[in-house]
Amino acid sequence: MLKFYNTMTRKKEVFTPIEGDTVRMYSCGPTVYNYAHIGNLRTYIFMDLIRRTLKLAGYKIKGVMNITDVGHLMADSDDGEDKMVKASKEQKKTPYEIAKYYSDVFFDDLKKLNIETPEIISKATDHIEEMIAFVEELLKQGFAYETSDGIYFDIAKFPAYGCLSGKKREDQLAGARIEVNTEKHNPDDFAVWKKAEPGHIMQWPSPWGMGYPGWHIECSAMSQKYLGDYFDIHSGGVDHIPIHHENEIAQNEALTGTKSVNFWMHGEFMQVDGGKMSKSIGNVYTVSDLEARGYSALDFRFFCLNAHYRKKLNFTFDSMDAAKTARERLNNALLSHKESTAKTDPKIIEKYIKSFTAAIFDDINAPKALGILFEAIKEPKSKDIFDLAVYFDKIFGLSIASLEAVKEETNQDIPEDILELAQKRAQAKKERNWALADELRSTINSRGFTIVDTKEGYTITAN
RNA sequence: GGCACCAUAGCCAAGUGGUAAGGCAGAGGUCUGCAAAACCUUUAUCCCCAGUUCAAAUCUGGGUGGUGCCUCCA
Repeated sequence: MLKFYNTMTRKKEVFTPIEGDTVRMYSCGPTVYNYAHIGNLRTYIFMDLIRRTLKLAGYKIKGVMNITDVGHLMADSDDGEDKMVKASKEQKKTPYEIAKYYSDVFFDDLKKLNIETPEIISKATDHIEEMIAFVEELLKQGFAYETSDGIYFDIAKFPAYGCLSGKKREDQLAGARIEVNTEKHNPDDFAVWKKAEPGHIMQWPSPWGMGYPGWHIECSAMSQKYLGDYFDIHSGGVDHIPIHHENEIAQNEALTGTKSVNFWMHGEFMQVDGGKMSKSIGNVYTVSDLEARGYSALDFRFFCLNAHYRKKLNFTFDSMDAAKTARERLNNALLSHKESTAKTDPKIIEKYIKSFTAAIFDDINAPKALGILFEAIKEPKSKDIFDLAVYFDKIFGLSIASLEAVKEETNQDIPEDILELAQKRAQAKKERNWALADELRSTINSRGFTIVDTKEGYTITAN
């Protein structure tokens, strides 16, 4: 029995698709104006875990992820600069070039992290027409109104506003900030369409003149187009609960008059050194930053699997080290299982599968599942255990099936003189001249190579 | 000021009523000339107080502390 935590009800609920065995799922994707950082990536790993869990449960998935390449405002009150436009000015490229570049890098990151790409990737700029149609419909039904600078959603017309975050509008008024836009009916009314100010780079013709879409309308229009008025799962980061998803609900449900999403699922934030990550502190890391420090993308994925998706995860390089070491040992153990010809009692395998499945189906308890894997690899060496791990990897996505024994170093790419030193050391060892042997080893070490003795002899690797 | 989440060993982190998974680090040991690797053993009574219960880390109430959000943010 598959259970997911539903942000809307704040409870774990049994999950079954609304229709047949296909799950329709929408995941908030990136705004491609910069590199994705590890916090963003955690959320996409979370999305991937949902997808893998659904597949393990035997469902098919129709997943949609948006690529926001326009209309994402920077400052408050729906004013201010568009992120794409800002990046474009700074980097002296067109917004489309910016979007192309960063989305390429983004998909590259996903690939490295073994995150499956959703079935449908929808770019905001390809759906301007749908958004305009959506706005027109909102106007027509009286849920939106026009002002001098755009079209706004009137939250007074949607009494359920705030149901996802549990925020009451009255409470918000206490420390109410200064409202710049006096044309708005309610302080929290948000733009669904903005009229382009002179010189705005990205703009499209609309019934209200040249302009560009509000951010929230994008997800509403695209999810509705591909998944219909009512679909199974909507995922995203917790930061989207209070504004973005609240607004999506308002837009969609105002028009349809019915519930739009069955399960709202949100991934918690990643913190760095116990606090928020921010550019000003300089603790925002990307996949390439991690790689430059000697961690692979999969080390990071492993790191994320070690915490539940609804818990904050504190990123530190110490814990990355722990993850890296743990994964290395895990892989070593799995390799020796792979090479074994022994068998394991099917009952034991069955037992592991059972507890693994129970953990995953219980709101994707990946840390617990990982613990089960670590238990399993302690079993006597057997190919069955390796196959079990490969099965588990349907969820973990740690490329276990493709694990290969590290090719026995054939001492290639090792300079001739280093090989000679190693040869001399072997001789010294033979003569039980330990002092000389150790000295030679440290010499080799200082040249940037590591020599490790094995049963058969030794191996040299470049550091 | 409002809302939310959280508080488990040196660190990361499962566990939501029956007497504390797993990982990293540490300690001891086996193996090895020594190293490295590997393997074995070992390391907590769950922030505080009160309550419910035969029984609580796990439920309730009250504290204290942390984090996030309330402006864009995964």
